[in-house]
Amino acid sequence: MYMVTITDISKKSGYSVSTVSKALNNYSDVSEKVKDEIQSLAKSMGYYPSAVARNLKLGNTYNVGVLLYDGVEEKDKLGLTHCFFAEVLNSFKYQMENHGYDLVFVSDKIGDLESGYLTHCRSKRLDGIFIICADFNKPIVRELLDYEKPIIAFDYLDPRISTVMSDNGQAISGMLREVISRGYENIIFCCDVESLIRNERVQAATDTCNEYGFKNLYFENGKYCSMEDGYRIVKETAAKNLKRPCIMFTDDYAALGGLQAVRDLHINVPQDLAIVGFDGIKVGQMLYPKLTTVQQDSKAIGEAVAQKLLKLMTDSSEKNEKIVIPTKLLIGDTCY
Amino acid sequence: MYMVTITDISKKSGYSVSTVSKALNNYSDVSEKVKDEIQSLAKSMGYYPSAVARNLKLGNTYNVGVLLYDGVEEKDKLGLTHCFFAEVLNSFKYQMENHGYDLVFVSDKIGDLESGYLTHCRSKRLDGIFIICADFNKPIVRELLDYEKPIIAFDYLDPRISTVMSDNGQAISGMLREVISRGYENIIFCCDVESLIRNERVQAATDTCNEYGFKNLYFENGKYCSMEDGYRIVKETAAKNLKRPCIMFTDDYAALGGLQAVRDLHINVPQDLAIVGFDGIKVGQMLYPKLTTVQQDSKAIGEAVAQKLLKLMTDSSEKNEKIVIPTKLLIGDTCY
DNA sequence: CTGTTAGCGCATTCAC
DNA sequence: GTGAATGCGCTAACAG
Repeated sequence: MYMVTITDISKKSGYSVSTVSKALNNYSDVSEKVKDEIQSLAKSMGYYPSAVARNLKLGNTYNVGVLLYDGVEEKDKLGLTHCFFAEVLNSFKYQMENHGYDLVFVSDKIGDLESGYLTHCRSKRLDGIFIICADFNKPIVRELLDYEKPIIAFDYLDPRISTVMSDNGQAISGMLREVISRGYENIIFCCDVESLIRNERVQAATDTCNEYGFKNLYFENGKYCSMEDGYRIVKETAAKNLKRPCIMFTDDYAALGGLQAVRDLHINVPQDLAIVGFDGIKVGQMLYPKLTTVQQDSKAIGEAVAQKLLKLMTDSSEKNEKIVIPTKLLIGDTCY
Repeated sequence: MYMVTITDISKKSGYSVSTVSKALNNYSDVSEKVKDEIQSLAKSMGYYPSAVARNLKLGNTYNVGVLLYDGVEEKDKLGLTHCFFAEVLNSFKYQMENHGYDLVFVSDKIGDLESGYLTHCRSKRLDGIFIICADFNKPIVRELLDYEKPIIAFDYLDPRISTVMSDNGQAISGMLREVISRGYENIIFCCDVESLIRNERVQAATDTCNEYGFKNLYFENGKYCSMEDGYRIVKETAAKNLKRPCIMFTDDYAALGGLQAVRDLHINVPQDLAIVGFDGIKVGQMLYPKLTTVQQDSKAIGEAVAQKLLKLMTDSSEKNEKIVIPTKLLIGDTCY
């Protein structure tokens, strides 16, 4: 399991280590002849430059960290196993790899013992970080924002970092307009309890209703991505016997939970009760009835994050900013 | 963005670099007093050990590679955005991080130019590799198996590596027994065209049918995870007007595609045609009708992979082996 | 118990 | 054009 180094090549070729290094890196001040000789020798010896050594010398690792809420409990649908985040990550991964960066999951452990995300990133000298989803109520997550290198987050704002998010205001008000104009008379808007973007969404909903003079807007609280809460809210709402009700969830998983309640109650969607989701995950469009929802553009989000992070990492004069990505309404069978 | 080093601590404390190193690593041959002094100084100065430098010295990076089929096309459901693989990865990630290892995605690019997975792993000096899903028909994937350090794959066998897989034989024959005993008279078994485990599954199906003296077993070819092929096969099968037919797919996505065809054809499941999947992804259990399928234990698979890989990385006498994980039948609404 | 020395693999001055 | 020397930050022999 021995790895050949430039020293080996130096010995075998007779040239000095520095000449070998230059030849391998295609420096102009080494003759073509020697360059060819050394390069083919390196190849034949099975030489692979050590990224580790190179990084130590040059200061950057070409590794970027990815932070995902890492729930392992069955009930946690967030993180890797959430289709939407997986799509964003996939898009981001593709872009970063095309620019020579590797993705590393940021963990809060180092060598068997707890240490925190920040310490971990510093130790591993990550060149930048993408926070896809995390619980910012936890100190361990918030302290990470002090990292000396570029950070970009999805759906979270902080002066120290850059942000990419969907145009939540436009999305909510667009969908709400749609719902109101189709004659639904009671709208229940479910918001995730502890999210930063909650306010943005609530505001958009309120504003849009005011604009239309629509009075019957109610708010419900539910945990983000909780099928259980979706189920509960549909059951509770159905029991109230409202006239032409429509429940708007802020994520598709909750909406799917709601659809289960609908089946259990044997009521008709959207006649007796309409349901709207948020995210546009593939599953929602595969099942029957097809979910009416707001589609976030996971591909564009991943690309925007990659592009901005690359700029931040390579150009220190680049400023942090908030980037907003447009959304699309998907009118399915659960509300039309 | 300056990072404090042990040299800085050495200067400020007056102790030598090596004493500082020892104190920081809790060596026994340094006095408690000095240890405390240096450790608290390090903390106050904001010192974080450089994993890069440490790795250069010690030879291992505590980074393990993860290879996933990296499709970015919309039609690619494999890789990260495939629920099942995401679950396996999540379980694996949790275990590895608890043992101080970080997960890195293995890409085929290095510094902006193509280079191949093997070169990449060698350059980055990854301590081990987990191949979750990959196209082994590609030379670039097969050459990776020559890597000098431990490799473990899901669902792929090779003498150079270790393997974790579900008990496909048991799963297929178990499900087939179930289907036959429930009185289905014509069974269409769909196999993925180019998978190594195809043979194992076909063999199990054939054997089980022979055992029961069941004659009407037909084989169909479809691409793995192709909803389109699932759709097509259901349409074609329905047109044949077989008596009490049951289609067994080897993955849930194909089965979901089949269910769409069923809806479009307005036929009844499972009365007119029964459908069975494979994988047990959450989606299949969320929608209506609930998919009858074989559940692969993603959590156990991730754990088994982690455990074995850890052994291989830490104990050079550890041998490669094939580890088989039991499966579970989920009897849903699409075949009972 | 502490310090000196050397070296992991590489890139980059600066001489020649 | 080429090579000798230095250092990135750290650990581990070995001496004292």
